[in-house]
Amino acid sequence: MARKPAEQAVSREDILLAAADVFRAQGYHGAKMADIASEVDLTAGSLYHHFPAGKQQILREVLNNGLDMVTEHVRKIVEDPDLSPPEKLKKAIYAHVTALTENPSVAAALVFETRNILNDQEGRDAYLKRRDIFENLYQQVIQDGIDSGVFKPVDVDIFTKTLLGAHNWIGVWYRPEGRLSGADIAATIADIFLQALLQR
Amino acid sequence: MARKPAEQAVSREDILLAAADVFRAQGYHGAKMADIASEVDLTAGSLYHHFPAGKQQILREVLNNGLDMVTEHVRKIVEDPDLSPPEKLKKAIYAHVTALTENPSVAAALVFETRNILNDQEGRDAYLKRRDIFENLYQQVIQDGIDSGVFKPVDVDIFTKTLLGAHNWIGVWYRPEGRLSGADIAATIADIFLQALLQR
DNA sequence: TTGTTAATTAAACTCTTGTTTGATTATTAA
DNA sequence: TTAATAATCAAACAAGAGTTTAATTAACAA
Repeated sequence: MARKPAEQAVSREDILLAAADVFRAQGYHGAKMADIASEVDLTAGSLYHHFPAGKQQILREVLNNGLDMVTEHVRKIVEDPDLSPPEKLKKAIYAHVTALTENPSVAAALVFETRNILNDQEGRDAYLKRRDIFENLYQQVIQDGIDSGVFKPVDVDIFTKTLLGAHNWIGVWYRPEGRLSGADIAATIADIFLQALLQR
Repeated sequence: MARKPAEQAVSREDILLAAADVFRAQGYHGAKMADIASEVDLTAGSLYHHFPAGKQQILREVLNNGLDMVTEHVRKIVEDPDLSPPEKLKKAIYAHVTALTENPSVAAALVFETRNILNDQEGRDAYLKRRDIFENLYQQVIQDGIDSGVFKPVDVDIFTKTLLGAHNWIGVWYRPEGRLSGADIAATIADIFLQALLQR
């Protein structure tokens, strides 16, 4: 048999979701095209109809879409003119952490598979640019807080990387079926980093 | 030609060091046996004399040795009966962070290559056991501090994972030739997490 | 010296897996 | 109805890379 009825047709989005799952379970190199395909009831060759550039392209889109998704959540908070730096930081952490816990496969890919896009000439620059933009959102909030005197002075670079490390690591250990909700985790993390920044 | 003079002979330790470097640069799957071998002026086949079980065994030993190294640094502090919980935490962070910044390839491997040992029946359990023991060192210090009233109550599990996330992420972004020393990073991180724990 | 063992090499072996290709079937617009 | 296009499959292709093997040489003890 060949082509499926229209309603059952597999979309690019379906494939990317499946790919993220397989990447989480087996890693990019451990994930065979056939594994990804079978998750959506296709064969390996069929994937090339949707992604002519093959496995690399699938990885690129998983990571770029994932990072864009997280970025939009955080940006919405950070660019709200009615919030103070401490409010922004707290809400941004909440938005960021819950975005990760609600998309655990994407969260894992953002940690473990980033390496595999760095040797890919096509994808590398676009991805790194996205990542800088994202990191800058946090740096800006922290710098603003320091400048306005609500936050005590810290090394913004180290502080931001420490915060992002804590967040990204969620992608390594978080299990949806576990004891902890995204909100629990966000609350604890927000508390830690706000305590550290607020003057006493 | 074949065997080298005794003084120039390549040791297992040399190979593991080289392997960690290659893993950092290219990842476990991107690292060819020939790449590792050429770093120590051998050919791929020669590695099987030192590591009969091949590439998997090399990964296992890189990760186990690396984790043992870091564990010993931290354990020395944590098991010192003369230190209070806040002193222990501060010194443990310092020891841990500097161990990572002084061994950047190992630090990177501990983040990125752990995945690749989890599907390895031989290595998996031994490694996970080590990791639990290590994580427990930090949990114990924090729990002790809470029990004795110097630390305010927090979710020890989330707190520890947040701290370890911050630390492990160093293996992703730290560059030895960069602006920051291990001591700088340790000082900032210790400050963040102690502020968060100390009662006001 | 000389036999034994350790260390190494080159080259062949295999297997896996991403990719390509040509045919086949469903869909849809004219 | 029918031509054109989209989606899919099965099977072949290609190439890389981990591993094995047999031979070779250095070291060292007796």
